[in-house]
Amino acid sequence: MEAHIAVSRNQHFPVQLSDPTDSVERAHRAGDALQVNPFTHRPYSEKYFDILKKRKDLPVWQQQKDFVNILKKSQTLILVGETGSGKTTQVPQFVVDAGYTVNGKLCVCTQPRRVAAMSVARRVAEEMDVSIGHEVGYSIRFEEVTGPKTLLKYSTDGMLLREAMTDPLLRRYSVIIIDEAHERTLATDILFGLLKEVLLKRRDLKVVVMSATLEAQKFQGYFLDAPLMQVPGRLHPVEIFYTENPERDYLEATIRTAVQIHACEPPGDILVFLTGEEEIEDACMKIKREVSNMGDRVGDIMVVPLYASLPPQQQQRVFDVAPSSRNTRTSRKIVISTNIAETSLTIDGVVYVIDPGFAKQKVYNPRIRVESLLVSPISRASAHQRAGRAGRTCPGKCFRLYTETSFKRDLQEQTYPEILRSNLGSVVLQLKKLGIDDLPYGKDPPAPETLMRALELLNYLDALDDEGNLSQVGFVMSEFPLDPQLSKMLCASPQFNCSNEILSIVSMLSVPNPFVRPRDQQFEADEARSQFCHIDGDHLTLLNAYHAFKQNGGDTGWCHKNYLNMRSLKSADNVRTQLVRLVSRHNIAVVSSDFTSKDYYLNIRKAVLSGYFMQVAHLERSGHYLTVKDNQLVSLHPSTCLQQKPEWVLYNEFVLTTKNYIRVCTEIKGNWLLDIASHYYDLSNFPECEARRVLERLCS
DNA sequence: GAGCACTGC
Repeated sequence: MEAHIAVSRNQHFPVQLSDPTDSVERAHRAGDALQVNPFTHRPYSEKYFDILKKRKDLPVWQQQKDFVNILKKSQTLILVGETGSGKTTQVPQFVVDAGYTVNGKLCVCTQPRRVAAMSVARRVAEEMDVSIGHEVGYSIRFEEVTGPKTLLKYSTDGMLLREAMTDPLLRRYSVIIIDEAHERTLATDILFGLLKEVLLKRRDLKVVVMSATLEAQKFQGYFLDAPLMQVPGRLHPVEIFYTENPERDYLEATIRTAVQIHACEPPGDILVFLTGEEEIEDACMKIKREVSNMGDRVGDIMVVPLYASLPPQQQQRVFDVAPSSRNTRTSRKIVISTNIAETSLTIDGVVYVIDPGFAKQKVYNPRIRVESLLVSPISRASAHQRAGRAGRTCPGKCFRLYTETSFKRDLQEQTYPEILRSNLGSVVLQLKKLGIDDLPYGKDPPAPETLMRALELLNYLDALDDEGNLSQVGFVMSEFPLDPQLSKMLCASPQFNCSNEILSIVSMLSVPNPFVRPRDQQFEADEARSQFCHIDGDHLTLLNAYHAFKQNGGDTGWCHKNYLNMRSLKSADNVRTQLVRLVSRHNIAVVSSDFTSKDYYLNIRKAVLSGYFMQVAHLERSGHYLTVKDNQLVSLHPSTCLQQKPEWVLYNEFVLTTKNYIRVCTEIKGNWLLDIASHYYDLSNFPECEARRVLERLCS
């Protein structure tokens, strides 16, 4: 097999053997051509051979020849390989070794997550004995680590989609590999639709779809019966246990099961899947309490919560090893995690998995235009993935807290792809930019109502004309990596003389909530936040917080003291830098009003309204807010800075939790609606309601 | 008067 590789490399890099520049090197090559790295022209390092030995043990290694032969004959190929098959690191190298990356064309392999793109690229650079950023690189938002010599690039799926907007035929690439296709991210699904078209126009392009599940067979039909290859995974067996009867309270059952495993099962760490922060913190506390009540009958435990909003140092704790017990019993680590441990984070040493069968999932209701998070049953594919987490280092056990009948009968085979659960405003805009009219959505087309909502939004924002064609402002809007409302607000902001401030607000709105509010320090956190409050609304509060952050030089201690999330603020700052670059490319002026002018804040609020005029609520005489046109009963979110209830508010977000809340609100005036969004507030096309009567009075 | 699954440009 090694010889095969060396031969194919030499074939594709004939220059190295025929044109040695140095006599010592020539002698070396003549003696042992296999030892020379065709990319660096240098002998392979010792490490290379160490790694090579391990690569040869990967299940996928055996199928290199088959893979290359099939790829030669077919324009597309589907490859199914479970965890541990080595497909992500090896297949792109097969492509390079087979000579597809000559004449300046690249092989790109997409990943749904930034961390994966980065770490896999580093690993592959090591395997190929080259430096990262040279022959092998990666490309993720805010970070382009590639160079003129790059042959192989790992990219986030979203990044490749962005690239398609400037190069719709993706001409830079000879081979495009879509990895983790089973995850069905929004970007991956759109890439599917796009690639299907590109394949027809570029007969020289090869597309490889890699997936962990056999759902891939469905991709096969989508890509004109592409051949399918299967690679075995490498996991230890995991024994599955179901409950006899359905559990009434899954949280209670989870805690009971964890304690039982700890008391009765052989050594090995436990991974528990729950749905969110509050539930996880609660379970951590209860498990600790129960185990400590058992005293010396059991060993010590280390209970570690894991969820995305946890500060990075605390996330790192899941990799700590449980300290040994004070008594002779086994000590154990118990990790209680959201779905983050299902896909993004792998914890070695887990032997037991507890799967209550739920996760928070995004759902979109196009009727009221609301995206929300709902605790819902997971799919069988997801249950399978969770169980697999128990078999990474040795044989394991998975305890499913539902019945086998329920598993077979009630759970769906796959999680609904994201494209069916999302607001598609931004997606439709991107596709219009790509010149695609009969929107290709892969094999799961979204609900017609979802599409209608997206087209309607873009039309009201003037991004699309009545025929659905991209307008001039729509073209510029599509260039920003933002929701259409935010792009519109940015494009319109120079007219209100405040693009500088809107850049900051838009950036703050596109990162996770910068205000931290720990459960045990709510009062202190609220006090800290009140320093930034602006009486006219939460958008201006965000602006104040951003300005304060900058004035304090982005200091960690300062953020901590003021209950601000440093990660969020840094990321907002990165977004802002990126937006400033894009804004200047499209000749949008960066301007500010005089800070002391009475119009300073007024202008900003009007600019925000120019993107968010469809998200306005009116205070009824009854004392309740109704959203305009949709007439949904909503309440100001308790986190708002608004001190009394203004008659008109614009909101950034509609959240459905214990109640319908509108979050991040700013006071506006009724007549602004008529001035700034007359087409939307056209009273001849307006449902009968109190808001309409108020607006009618303003008109006359 | 209260949460924020997870990604991504």
